[in-house]
Amino acid sequence: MIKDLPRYECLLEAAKQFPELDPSACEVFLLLLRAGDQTFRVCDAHLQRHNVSQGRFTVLMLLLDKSSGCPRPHTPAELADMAGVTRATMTGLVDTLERDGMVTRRPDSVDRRMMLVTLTDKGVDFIKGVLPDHFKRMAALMGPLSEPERKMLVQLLTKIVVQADTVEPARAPEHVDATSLAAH
Amino acid sequence: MIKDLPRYECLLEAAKQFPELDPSACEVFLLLLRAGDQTFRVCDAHLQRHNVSQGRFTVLMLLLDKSSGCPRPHTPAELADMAGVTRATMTGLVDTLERDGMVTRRPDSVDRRMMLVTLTDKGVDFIKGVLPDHFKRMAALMGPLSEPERKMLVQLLTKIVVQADTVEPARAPEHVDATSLAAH
DNA sequence: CATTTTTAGTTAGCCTCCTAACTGTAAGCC
DNA sequence: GGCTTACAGTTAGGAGGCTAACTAAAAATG
Repeated sequence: MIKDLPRYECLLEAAKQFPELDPSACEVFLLLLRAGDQTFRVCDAHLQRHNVSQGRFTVLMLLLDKSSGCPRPHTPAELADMAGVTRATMTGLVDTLERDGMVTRRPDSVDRRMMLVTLTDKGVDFIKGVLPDHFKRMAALMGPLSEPERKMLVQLLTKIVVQADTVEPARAPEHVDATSLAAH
Repeated sequence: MIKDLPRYECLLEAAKQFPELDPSACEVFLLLLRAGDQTFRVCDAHLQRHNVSQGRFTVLMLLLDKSSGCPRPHTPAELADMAGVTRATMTGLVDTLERDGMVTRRPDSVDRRMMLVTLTDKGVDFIKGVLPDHFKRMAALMGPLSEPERKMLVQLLTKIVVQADTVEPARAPEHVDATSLAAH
């Protein structure tokens, strides 16, 4: 959100008013938000040119089986869990993908509560057309970093990701019985 | 968006199908997206408990003068530029902040196109009440990183932020004459 | 000085996310 | 076997981004 990051001297200045402010932590914090956002935009801009949102792209990627490169059916609930969005959101994503002919939705023959979402040929072609450039942009973005630098960055970011779960634990997934936490 | 990051072996596997895929670049890319998102959530969760969105918080911060800690009037256009959102979005943000009594909006006495947005006492009290915990959480998130590690992380992320502007230049600000690009 | 261009702010409408409430199906439990 | 609980998916409504079109005021231009 913040476009121009404050200079370090400003943070030191601000720390005089707010004893809780850790200038170096704040600097990393803001820069990380910014870097994440920029990275997202690099990704998103390319996808938008192909008229697909980040969310829809994620779904297509999840449906493309990693090992075989072939489509594999998934239920909306699986997709929602893997993508980290709610099932309601996944309904909307699959709606638009189905409308555009990228996926099909059919009921499971055994459990009639479930649906099976499958990539169509058009969907496979589409995603395979978008991916090469997507990967190229990824590589270009990380181009300035040497292999050791990448390793270092992965280590540092991993520490933060782990710590984030301590500072603000991810909410329990949907429909979880809160009594299990309160229970003795 | 993606919740479970693929393991590195999976990336190597996928690289066989897609020669453009640089596994180490991809790993950093996905982890950076995730770290940025987690960091955002840590920040957002705290703000949500105080019934304020990331966007509104940013506006309040911008209105709080850094050096004096006192409110300072700004125009919506300035705020939009500093926050990195469109002016239309800023209109909406100021609308809700004004509705909640955090800011006031009055016309500029000189240039009658402009408005001046100012923090109210309530707005100042609010932001000063939220900030200490906000800073504490920031510090907690970065707690696992030593000072040298923070410096290193800042350097690495800066390289990426710079590169992002090359890979996908930020769009020019609003109302830019496209003919200046096409002109000879 | 009249006309055109630029600028500030708003409005209207779209998209994607969310939560909460609802429907229909399966499973667990007297 | 009938009742309750849990689960899959959808729908409805809200929030906050965006773009594009609009109004009014200032500035630039002839």
